[in-house]
Amino acid sequence: MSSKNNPTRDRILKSCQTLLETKGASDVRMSDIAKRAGISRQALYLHFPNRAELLIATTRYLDEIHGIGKVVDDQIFTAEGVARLEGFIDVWCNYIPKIYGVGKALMAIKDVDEEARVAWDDRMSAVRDLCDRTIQSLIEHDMLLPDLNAKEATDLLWTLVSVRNWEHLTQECGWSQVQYLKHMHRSALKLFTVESWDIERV
Amino acid sequence: MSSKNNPTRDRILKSCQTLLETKGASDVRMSDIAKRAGISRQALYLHFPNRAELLIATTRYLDEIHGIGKVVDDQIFTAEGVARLEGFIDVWCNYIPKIYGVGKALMAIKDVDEEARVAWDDRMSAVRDLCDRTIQSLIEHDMLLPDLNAKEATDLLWTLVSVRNWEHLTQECGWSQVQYLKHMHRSALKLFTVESWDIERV
DNA sequence: TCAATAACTTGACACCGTGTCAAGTTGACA
DNA sequence: TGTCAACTTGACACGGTGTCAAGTTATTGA
Repeated sequence: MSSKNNPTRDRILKSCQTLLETKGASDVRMSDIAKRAGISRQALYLHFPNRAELLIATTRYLDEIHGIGKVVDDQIFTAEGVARLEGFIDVWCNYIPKIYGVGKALMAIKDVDEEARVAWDDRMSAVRDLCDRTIQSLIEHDMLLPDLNAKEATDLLWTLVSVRNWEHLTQECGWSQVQYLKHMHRSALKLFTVESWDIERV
Repeated sequence: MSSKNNPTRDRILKSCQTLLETKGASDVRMSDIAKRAGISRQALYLHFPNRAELLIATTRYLDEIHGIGKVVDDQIFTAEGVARLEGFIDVWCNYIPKIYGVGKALMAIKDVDEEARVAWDDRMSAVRDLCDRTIQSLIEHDMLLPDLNAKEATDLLWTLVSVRNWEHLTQECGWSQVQYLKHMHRSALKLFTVESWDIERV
């Protein structure tokens, strides 16, 4: 399953993942992870040089498990225009809850750990790329509202579907995942796309 | 200026504020603040029991300086309907950059410090109240889009103008404050309000 | 069968930032 | 002159990260 075939390493990553999902990101200590993986705290450092690298490896591990890259490619290369926008929102917004635990931990230390910052920003810029391609597809099909340029539209879409907004709506506001998803679709359509009556009008 | 007339206390709060604005929130230590205020680190603890309380006091200090309460009341009680929505966005979104420094620090420790969490959530729920009253005013004037209920609209508006979204757009995306403000207005109108042609249509 | 090696263990320790404690200084005021 | 508040210096405990040294255990291959 994991790229390096190393059972202990995998057990560590799995432990890290589940702890981050269950406990709040901030009170998952190296010793907690070690205990859950059934090894000594020091043995962690035989596999990962520090906490940041362990968290980063955990996100990659999650990507592998869920095969996100494949799903994204399928979505991106099949649909066009509004359908691609809808597809992108479905795929990404349903992926957020799966990475939220480790994402929160990485976001928390990214202010203090340069390496973690780079790792997280790198992943988020991959999401921005998806936003960019989605907006491009809207433009190509004359479905982007004319008062938006590509850069602004991309930034706005990126912000709309940010992990922070998912966190805010589902954790603070108590929204369900389907409710969240419904409104991401609605908001994206309202903010970015030319509505049907507009087309008929022209 | 400050409620308690205590020059040293004020100097501490001012030092804390400027340090949080200039340096990144996370590497402002108690010793840094003390040094800048020209007192010993231990003297801080004569005025504030811990870091969290100091940060909380700093936000209150900022509120006093900027007289935010007064401005908000003026806005809220004069305008109605869409004008109130516009006014709310102007006032709040222009206030965010002033509190961002200390806000970021509070958000960072709110995962780990219960008291800080309560303080920050309390402030943010005050913002939610403003959102709520704004949406109510839209409803009263039949300007809220019919596919939204009050609770969802309030949550969405609250999310739209969250500090995190300001951070994302201005810090990550490099937007200017006026650009940010322009799009908050645009987005709010698109997401919440019945457009003029709709009214004519009915 | 023995030796080397990898993977792990135990235990100690340095570092950093927070918060606490005790004892001493300074200046104002009564 | 004495008292009190505000402050100082210096020491220390705590918790979490990361490091280091020395010892154990199981596998493997000459």
